[in-house]
Amino acid sequence: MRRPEPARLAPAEATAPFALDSADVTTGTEATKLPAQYNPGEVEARRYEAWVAAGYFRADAEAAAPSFTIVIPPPNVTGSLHIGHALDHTLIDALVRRRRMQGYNTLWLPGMDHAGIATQNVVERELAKDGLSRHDLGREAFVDRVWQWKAESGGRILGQMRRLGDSVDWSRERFTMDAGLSRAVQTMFKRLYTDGLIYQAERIINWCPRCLTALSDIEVEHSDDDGELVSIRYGDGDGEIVVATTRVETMLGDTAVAVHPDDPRYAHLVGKQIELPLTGRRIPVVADPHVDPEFGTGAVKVTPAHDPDDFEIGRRHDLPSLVIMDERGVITAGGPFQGLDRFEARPAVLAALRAEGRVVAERRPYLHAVGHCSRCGTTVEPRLSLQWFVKVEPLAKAAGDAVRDGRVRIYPQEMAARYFDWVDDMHDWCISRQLWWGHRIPIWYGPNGEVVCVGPDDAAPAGEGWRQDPDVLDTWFSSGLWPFSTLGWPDDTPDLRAFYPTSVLVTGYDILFFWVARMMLFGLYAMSDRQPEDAVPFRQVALHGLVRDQFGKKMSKTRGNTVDPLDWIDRFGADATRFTLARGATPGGDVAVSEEWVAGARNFCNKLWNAVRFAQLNGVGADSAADSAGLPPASSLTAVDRWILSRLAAVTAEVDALFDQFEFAKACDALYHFAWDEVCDWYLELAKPALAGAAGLAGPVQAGNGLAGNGPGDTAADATRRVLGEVLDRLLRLIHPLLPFVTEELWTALTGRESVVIARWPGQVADGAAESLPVLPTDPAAETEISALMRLVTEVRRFRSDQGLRPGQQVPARLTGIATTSLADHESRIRALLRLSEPGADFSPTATLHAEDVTIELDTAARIDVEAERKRLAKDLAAAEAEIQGVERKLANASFVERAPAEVVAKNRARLAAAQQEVARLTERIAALPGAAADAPNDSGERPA
RNA sequence: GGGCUCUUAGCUCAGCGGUUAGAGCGUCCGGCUUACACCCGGAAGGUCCACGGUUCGAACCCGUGAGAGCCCACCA
Repeated sequence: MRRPEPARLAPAEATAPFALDSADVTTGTEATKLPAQYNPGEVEARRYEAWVAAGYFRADAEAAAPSFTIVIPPPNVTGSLHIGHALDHTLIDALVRRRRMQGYNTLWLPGMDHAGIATQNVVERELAKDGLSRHDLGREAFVDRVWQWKAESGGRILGQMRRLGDSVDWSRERFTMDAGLSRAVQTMFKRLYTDGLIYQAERIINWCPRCLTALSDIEVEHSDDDGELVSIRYGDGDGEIVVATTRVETMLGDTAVAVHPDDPRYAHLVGKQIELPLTGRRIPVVADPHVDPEFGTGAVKVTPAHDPDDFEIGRRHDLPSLVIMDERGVITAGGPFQGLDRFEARPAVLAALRAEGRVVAERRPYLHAVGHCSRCGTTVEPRLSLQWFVKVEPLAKAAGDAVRDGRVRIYPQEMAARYFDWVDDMHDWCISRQLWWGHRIPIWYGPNGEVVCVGPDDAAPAGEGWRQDPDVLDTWFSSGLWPFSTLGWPDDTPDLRAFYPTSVLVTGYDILFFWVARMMLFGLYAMSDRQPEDAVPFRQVALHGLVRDQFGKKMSKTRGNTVDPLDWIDRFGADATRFTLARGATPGGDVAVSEEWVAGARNFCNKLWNAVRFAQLNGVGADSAADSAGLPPASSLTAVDRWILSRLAAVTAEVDALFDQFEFAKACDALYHFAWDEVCDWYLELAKPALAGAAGLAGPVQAGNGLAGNGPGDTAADATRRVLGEVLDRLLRLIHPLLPFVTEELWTALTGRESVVIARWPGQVADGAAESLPVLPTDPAAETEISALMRLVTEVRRFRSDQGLRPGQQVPARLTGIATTSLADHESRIRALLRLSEPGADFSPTATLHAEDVTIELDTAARIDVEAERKRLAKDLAAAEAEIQGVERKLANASFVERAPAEVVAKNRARLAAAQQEVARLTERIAALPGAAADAPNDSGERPA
């Protein structure tokens, strides 16, 4: 049922003397008419490509304006973006878009991470589908294959970023393995190597027998797994010691038993050799302070080649390291267990020991922490091997200090504690990986044992017998350089000068250690020639949480509750998807989302859409939507107009502050409620009478009804149109960072100007970067007046609803009260909001309304549900009486009056007075109800002075 | 084994020392009101995990206990 479009007034001759700023210059296109519903699919792609084409996202290294930089947490090229990326990108984009509008020279640098082990695993899985392994292809062909994968996956990711609306500078896109970054990696490696901060050593490292590579400590995930603790009797006639272990098979590699030096139980055995079961070998008993005499039997079997602790003990006592397993976890010790997998060997060895009567006790299940490969879940095997390490202590010290002394601030602050825990107690970082996909370690070995580190500008050693280290670097080595390698480091480029340090790092708390800490280590080291405050990789770190489902459960493929951001974008729009995520994003907090949330966000977009549509239908055009320099003087505005401008000013300031604190959820909430409740539900409704008068929709504005009063009807209407235009204009700018697409569509339609992307921000702006918009006037008096009006209307509606009256029906009541203004001033608005079509006894314009005391005087002749009314009044009365009791008790307390702040006491006094009035009023009304008996609660006579 | 966090309306969460503890979604009631039914109006729903303490005053601070989660960890 289409309704006839109301005739639209020609926009009042564009006489408006509004000061347009150059960035906002109109394109001359006339404001377009909008359909009744927002259709995101239709506008998003078109808008995005237009933005890119216009170059809005390009940063300028030579610009005079202060810069604002964010480097993207580079997504892994393992597939496509998940909802967590969408959250991250939404928050970054919101920050970046606001800064751009504030006049900063803004750079959001996009790119991707080669993600060494993760990507290699993915491609290996692909190959496995064809029954191939990487070894079938050979190193070179395999790496080619991964590049091919990277092209596909990367393309997918970039497409997703465009769909999300990410305002990245595409001209600066980087990849951790592109030529420039590889150069940075090599430079960094050589520098660290030369400084003695990279070294090679034979150590026990975490080894994944499936990925066949070393792992760093943080690539190992611990979980409490069921195992069994077996106590085994070592030795025989030569003396006995019982040891306990959860990894029985490792006893094949034992080369000692250790006890505490002060342990009297074993003192006589220290230095002796005892028999190691099953092997026919004899091993020494050594005394080592590391052994805890309280734990178990106080004796430990020592397997230097397969346990980091034991390795240390072995070093201290000069024990041999006996390797009994190969890289796949298969026993190589010889004997009956030769060729068994470690998990087959375990029961086999146990059975053999049992057969020999060596097993003293078995405890199962025995819960203990077991390390797993974070990429494939395989149980990690400690393994003795030659690897490269970064000596982190000196680097970590600097990284800790930068946060301690405030050069880098972490949000939320509580997360800093975790950061310190880690950075202050970090083991050396194993950086070599036995993989093919990644940055090859720039070390060459010569025929005579030479070891040469090759920098990016060095020629690799040539000649017979030279070969490069086959390993690659941990993927986090290159991502640790990301904030400066992407800007051209090691060269002193204009980009590096302009955009480093970056401003904010926005990422999930889950990679605080993996990534954030590494960037700190490397950034401070690489930039150590700068002033300390400018050496940091970023000034702020804003951590967000994980995206969870509507029950707060972690999303996982096995649980089947994952969300594909593209699916939501397709069905609800990018803006709705973004808003849903941002709305849940408290600093460091996880975000619970569900489809209903997204639908709600979609509805919000539609609400904005219709607000603008309404404005347009009411003659708000490009001439009305301008800077507030063009606003009529406050004296010629209605209280309603002054109220909404005042509220807008407050909300603008609030949103600014919230953005600065990374309080996205609160910013969204503030905008949502302001836009929906205050602008749409109240302001538009309150403005209707005036606008109707002007647009000829409902007859002329009646003279003398007090609408802003003075002058011919349309002056008031015109003023309201301008205010409405101004409010929507600014509101759209304010929401744009979060909802870039709808706001662009609406803002350009409303104002006829080029793009809101480059429009001025309505709040604070960068120092000297741009002129700000004129500050809106605040008006506390108008706010008080309108909130009284709102209360009045609400009260009547409530009454009507209680009474079961149809909204179209007249209120059988008389309205009184409101001190700040005459009720008559608002008659047309009250009539409109309450749908009082005809004047009559139901409305008495001469009465006054009291702000704190909105009164409905019942017309006793009307048919009302007396019982319902009595019930309601009784309930209100009870609440008011409870209030009085509480406050009176408080005020009766001498300590409170003396010790509480004066304003708190005053506030309570006011509350008491208000409540007492309320009680009196309610009592009267109850008494006045038809058929009121004498038993009406009677507290009157207690009126305050 | 250390460290951190959480427990508030049916669900997901705000609030973190002074209003009658809030929001979204859900629920109930009433409405095709010429921007929007992706809407409008109204309402119901909470011993703020328990117990103790500090305070004039506690959902908020401090203990203790019970549940849940996260991070770190070389205790065999």
